Amino acid sequence: MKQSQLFTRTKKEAPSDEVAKNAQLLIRAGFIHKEMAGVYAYMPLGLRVLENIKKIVREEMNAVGGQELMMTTLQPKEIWEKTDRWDDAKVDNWFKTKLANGAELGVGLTHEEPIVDAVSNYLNSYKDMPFAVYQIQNKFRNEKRAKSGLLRGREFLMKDMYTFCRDQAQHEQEYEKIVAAYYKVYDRLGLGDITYRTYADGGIFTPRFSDEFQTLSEVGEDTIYVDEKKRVAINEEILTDENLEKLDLKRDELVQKKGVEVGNTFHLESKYTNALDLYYSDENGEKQSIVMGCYGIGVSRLMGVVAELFADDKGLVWPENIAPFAVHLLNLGENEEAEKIYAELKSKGIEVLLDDREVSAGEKFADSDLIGIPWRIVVSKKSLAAGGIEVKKRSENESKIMTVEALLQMLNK
RNA sequence: CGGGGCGUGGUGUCAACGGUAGCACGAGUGAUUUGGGAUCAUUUAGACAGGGUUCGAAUCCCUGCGCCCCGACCA
Repeated sequence: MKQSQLFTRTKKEAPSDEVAKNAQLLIRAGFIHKEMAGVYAYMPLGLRVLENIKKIVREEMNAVGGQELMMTTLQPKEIWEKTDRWDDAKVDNWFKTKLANGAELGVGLTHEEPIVDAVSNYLNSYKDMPFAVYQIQNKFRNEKRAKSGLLRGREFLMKDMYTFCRDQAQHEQEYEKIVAAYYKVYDRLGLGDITYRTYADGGIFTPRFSDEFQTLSEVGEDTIYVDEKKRVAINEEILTDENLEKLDLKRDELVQKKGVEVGNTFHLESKYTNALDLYYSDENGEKQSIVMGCYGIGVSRLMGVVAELFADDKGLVWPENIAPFAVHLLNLGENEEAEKIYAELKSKGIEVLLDDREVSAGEKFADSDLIGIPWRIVVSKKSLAAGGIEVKKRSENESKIMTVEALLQMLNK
């Protein structure tokens, strides 16, 4: 894409109403637009990042057999009444609305009930299980306090998966398969080393512990205690001697950290299926309860976490897997040569943003640093005289001159 | 939801004593300029909303709305 065509612009200054680094940088660089507190729109650059994260999540969910679908945002209240999650006294962050005829509706904040309802049309027998379905969709939660840019919003993008199993043993197998897939997702996002499976309170979902996936960060809302050796952590919420013993953790081997919850997995047991009257027939034709699990990944939150964690004082620094473009090609007064290189890189399937704007070199460099595309390539009189193009990684300080062929080789194209 | 802070052009501003709304950035135009947000000229554009006090309100008061922070909450 040519930068002269990009309708968003960078800003020198961050808006005064944002304190969170992720929001400041993403807004300055033109990735997101704040609609209101906790509600952000994704501009072309931001959408590219979001789509790249979705692609990774999708690939890993598909790899463990997940079937993608898309549920609705508008929800009939009846199914939520059956599980006792409609009442504001029970669930206080619903957005609710009404049909013209006065019927109450909910605006989707999670999807256990509608999924069970939809699945009930097809699930009858033990032969139908196990299976997993998921969607990547906006969720709406009336948070009393939105904060920290993309980290806690009222409208946000989430991947939510649901498994259906015939018994607890089958469920445990599915569950661990998905947990393994979660690790892969975080690895591919470059967060693997600092993301811990963390025991936590299952809330009203389940009597058992749930697992959270916590990425270490000072901006995190959660206090967790990490066991570095075992690569697990326990959320402060459930840090009691009794729980430590249950989980085989020792207090003096734990280190206190701050974490951002980038995912979670819950054992739902039969709570929702029973409440919505969904059962299956076993081999003997006897009616049995279904064991369910649910699994979330905060897709837009992950974008905020990555923006926040990898940034430096000049701007964003995107990991190659999710960067909006692979290469930022800066043309410093060498139009013909720049266009040629742009065409060549594109022909090899490389995503390139060509800065063909009529602005000063300094502005191009500053914008390039702010936008944070992994590879910066400069075509200028100076680089051509030195024998080619200047190549620099956003995450490193040194640049070197090389030929386009050498660059292609380095990028494995 | 409790507490605190704050609302001035598109953006920023610990700019303005209750008395002419200023500066910078951006954007437009023209010129010069191309290795770190370059320079000059010129133009553009503003008090969150409603009420009150006052001869006079950006400034004081009330109400509402919005935003940020701390806490509580967070399926």
